[in-house]
Amino acid sequence: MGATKTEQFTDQQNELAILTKALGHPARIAIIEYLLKVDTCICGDIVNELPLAQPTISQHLKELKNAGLIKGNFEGTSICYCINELGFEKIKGFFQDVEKHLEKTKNQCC
Amino acid sequence: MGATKTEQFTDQQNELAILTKALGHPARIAIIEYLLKVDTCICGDIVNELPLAQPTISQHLKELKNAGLIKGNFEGTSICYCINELGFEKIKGFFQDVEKHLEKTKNQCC
DNA sequence: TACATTAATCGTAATATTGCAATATAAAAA
DNA sequence: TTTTTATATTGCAATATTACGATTAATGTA
Repeated sequence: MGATKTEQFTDQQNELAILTKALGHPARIAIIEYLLKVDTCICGDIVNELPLAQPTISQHLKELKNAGLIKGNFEGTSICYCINELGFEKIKGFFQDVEKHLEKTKNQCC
Repeated sequence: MGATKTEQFTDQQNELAILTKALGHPARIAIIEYLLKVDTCICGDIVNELPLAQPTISQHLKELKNAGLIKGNFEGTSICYCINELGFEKIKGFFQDVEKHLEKTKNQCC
């Protein structure tokens, strides 16, 4: 044991979990926030911006990329990262559902 | 090493990461979806609904509760769980920010 | 009181994540 | 070609997470 029982859940549930899990680390939140702030796409500046070593940042970027939350483009020597709207769209869908349900059933217990 | 360097990030970043991390597991997504579906609050039914043992469910519920995404109330013998809107409000705020930024700066790279 | 029911906790094995030094790779600059 | 710059990969130690059997705690019922 110790591994998530992925096969027991729906694809939709697993996909959503992958997206939210990727956001479940302050460094990765910080990366997303930074990418949003610097309108123009950024590359290794993230390493200067965050209090983590370069390999650690690289790893976090990889996870965000794998989850589909950011995209990376080769731009000469460096790589240009930016938000991948697709990933955020998917999460948004879930939260809209939550919103809808909550409006209908105004917290009937607790 | 192996522990997240929480102290290096802002409270807001850490709080958000705690919330998204709590959603970063298919079982916990499934629990939230179930709580949304059965308008009325539910207790041990979750154990029957999900393909995981009772202690495992109990653990997941605890994490969701600690993160502030669900609430639990004693209701006689059993405990009545339901969505905690507060947690979802906080996440919503973040995604609205993302939305806003993306509208302004229509994916200029990648 | 004794017994059932419901859910939390403990202990532990298996596995995953986090972080970084060292190293590798790849492209531009000298 | 050599050097520099930018980023990825490897390997590993420290720590966290996931899952569950066994047990416990607490309340309701016979």
